[in-house]
Amino acid sequence: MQKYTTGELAERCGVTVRTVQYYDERELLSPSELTDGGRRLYSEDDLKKMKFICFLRDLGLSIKDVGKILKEDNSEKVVTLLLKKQQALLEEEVAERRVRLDRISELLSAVKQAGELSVKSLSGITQKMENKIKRKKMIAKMIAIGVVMDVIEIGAVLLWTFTGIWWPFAVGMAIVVALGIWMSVYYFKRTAYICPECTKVFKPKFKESFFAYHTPKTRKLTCPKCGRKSMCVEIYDDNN
Amino acid sequence: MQKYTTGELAERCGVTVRTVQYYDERELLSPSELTDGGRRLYSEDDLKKMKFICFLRDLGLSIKDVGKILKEDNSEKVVTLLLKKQQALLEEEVAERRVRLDRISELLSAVKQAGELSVKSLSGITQKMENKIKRKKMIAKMIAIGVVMDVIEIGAVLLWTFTGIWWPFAVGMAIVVALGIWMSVYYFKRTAYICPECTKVFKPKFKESFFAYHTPKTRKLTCPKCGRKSMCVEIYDDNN
DNA sequence: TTGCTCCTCACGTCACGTGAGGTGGC
DNA sequence: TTGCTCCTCACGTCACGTGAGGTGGC
Repeated sequence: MQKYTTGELAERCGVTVRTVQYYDERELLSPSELTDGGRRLYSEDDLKKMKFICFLRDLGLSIKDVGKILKEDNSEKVVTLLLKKQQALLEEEVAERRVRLDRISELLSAVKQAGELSVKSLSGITQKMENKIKRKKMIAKMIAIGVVMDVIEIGAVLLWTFTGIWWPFAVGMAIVVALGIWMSVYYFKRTAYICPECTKVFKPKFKESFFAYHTPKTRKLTCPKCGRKSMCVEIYDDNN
Repeated sequence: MQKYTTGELAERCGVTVRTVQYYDERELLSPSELTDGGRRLYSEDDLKKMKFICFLRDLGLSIKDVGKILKEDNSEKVVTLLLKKQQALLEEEVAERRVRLDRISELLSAVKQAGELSVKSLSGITQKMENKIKRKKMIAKMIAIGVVMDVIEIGAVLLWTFTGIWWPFAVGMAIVVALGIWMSVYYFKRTAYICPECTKVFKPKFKESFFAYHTPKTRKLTCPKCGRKSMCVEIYDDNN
């Protein structure tokens, strides 16, 4: 019967001697024999098992999970579960890296345009990016809440129309009004404006802001610095 | 001037107190002031710097690279270089994870079909998958070499035809013949066949194999176990 | 005075890599 | 006898997490 030393096994599996020794230590694969001098000897079956272990490690499974799969008393369910867990993890990691890649591309082009740059200016660029991202998230959140509000109202109206039960509409209306107020305050707290005349960044009074003429990205406000009334650009701002 | 304690800074940046302390230790961000009692106090500028650090860390940059970007004496080139390095790394990681996801899907469906399974049978499934992958790689490699051979020959023939210089064709021919022989041996060494009559896995003699009738995945060979001559299925095999 | 926050060690994580110093086996 | 391989410690990696035991600051 063919026997392999630590180094031979390692070579055939494309790993280092240390890795083979480590798997012995972690009880993934113990040598089926030891020489009198204390050297590890692996059998043909050991080689197959080692290759299996390497295959699972190549999928990114942890030593712990590989150990669980090797426990022999595992059913199809355990294996399937561990593989699906790993699948979910990998998908998450891919998504995360995608987001990072997007941001790096954006930052790279901003840096290219900026030309001369110090830590301060770089910091400013990234802060603007962060605020843009937060603004998007805030808007997405508000839209989600808006949809929920609509569903509640439409449901309540239909219920009232078809069954004559009116109180869900009243309750729904109360919830919707509460959510509406909360949303306005939430939105107001997290936005600031830039005066296009003097580039001052300011937070208007709630009352002026609430009733002012506006477009999705601008609002007609009076600048507290230069006093002129113009379409100010909205930005995200969560200081205070 | 507003001053922040360690905890306040941590909260505003969405990290733990330990992280803020660690960044001090690693000299990314030192507090601009210390109380008599030895507590860290951070200024408004420190907060901005910390947010910048967190942004860079969110891109997956290492502490070391963040430190380089903060050194202030960096030009646009250094920042661009580090970001591009990170971009390349992330793309590699995404590609790697994609490969892993593919293999997991394949393994999951194989496990589903197998029904009852032990470590042995699982190991067999993965070995077959590995061999399939290796077979694909081998074929891809041989096709690549084949293309190179063709380019050499066509180039040499064109040269000969249009300029009358014949020796590159002779040299090219010699190279092509050598590569051809090497390829045949390489291919032969890494393939085995399964007899469809008795399921025996065997390696034929080079001579019989070389001249035998074959399709892309099968070859007409004589089984050394049952002696019958039939279309045997080719598999990848690199033992010995 | 009482909680709460913060401080500094210092070990733990994960899968090995990398010596050091010693020995087995051809 | 001479290289080469292998052996066992044991520290290092990376970015913190997690106590322990002590103290500052409202």
